[in-house]
Amino acid sequence: MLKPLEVYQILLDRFGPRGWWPADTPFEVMVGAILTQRTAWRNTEKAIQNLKDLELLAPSLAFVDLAAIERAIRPAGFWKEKARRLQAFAQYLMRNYGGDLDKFFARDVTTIREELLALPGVGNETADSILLYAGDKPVFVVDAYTQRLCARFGLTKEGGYNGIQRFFAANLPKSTEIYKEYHALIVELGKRHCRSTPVCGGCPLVGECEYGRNTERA
DNA sequence: ACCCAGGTGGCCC
DNA sequence: GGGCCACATGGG
Repeated sequence: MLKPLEVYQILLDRFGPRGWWPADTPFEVMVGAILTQRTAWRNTEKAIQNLKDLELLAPSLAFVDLAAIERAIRPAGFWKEKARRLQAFAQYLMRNYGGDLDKFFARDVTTIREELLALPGVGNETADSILLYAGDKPVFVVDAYTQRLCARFGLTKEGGYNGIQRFFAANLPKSTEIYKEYHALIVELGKRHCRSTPVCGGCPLVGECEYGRNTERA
């Protein structure tokens, strides 16, 4: 049976460090986390660049005309929803922390997570991405690729977001560096080999487990 | 003309 | 807990 740390080593050897999350500031990570929801990163990049060009990539986004945000982020899709989410987030940061992210992150991880989840459009993955990549907190991020990986290779019987997160946390050193790299590596694997079909040609994990052997052909 | 992308929330059973 | 739907752009 493949173990989390073994999978990590295989992926790291194969793909090398990914250097996630690509962003200049923690606030950019937060905005990117919302913009990239169910959206190709390429499109998220365009939206972020538009915000940068308009000098809108700061908590002061709270005071900007909503229509201007909508226009800027259009390439990222779901622009009406996401513009509202971004502004609500910025308003929250301004109102409660004066837009000071150090203050926002200088508290108990559980507390921050609850506050993030209370915001519109911030679910488990977005909250955890923000905690890990913007706040540098040791929180393992689970995405669709991670769940697919677990299902395909029978890593764990635990199910759902929280179950899978618990599984990785319990079987990995509590290291933000490993968490950051691992999530990025899983996405890289998913992009290359594990889309909608159960066949993973050239997958570095095939042959390491029963599932891989059984589905290698066809 | 399909399919999918670094999800979330609402509603239903 | 699960299944279905809306949200929308851009690339393969």
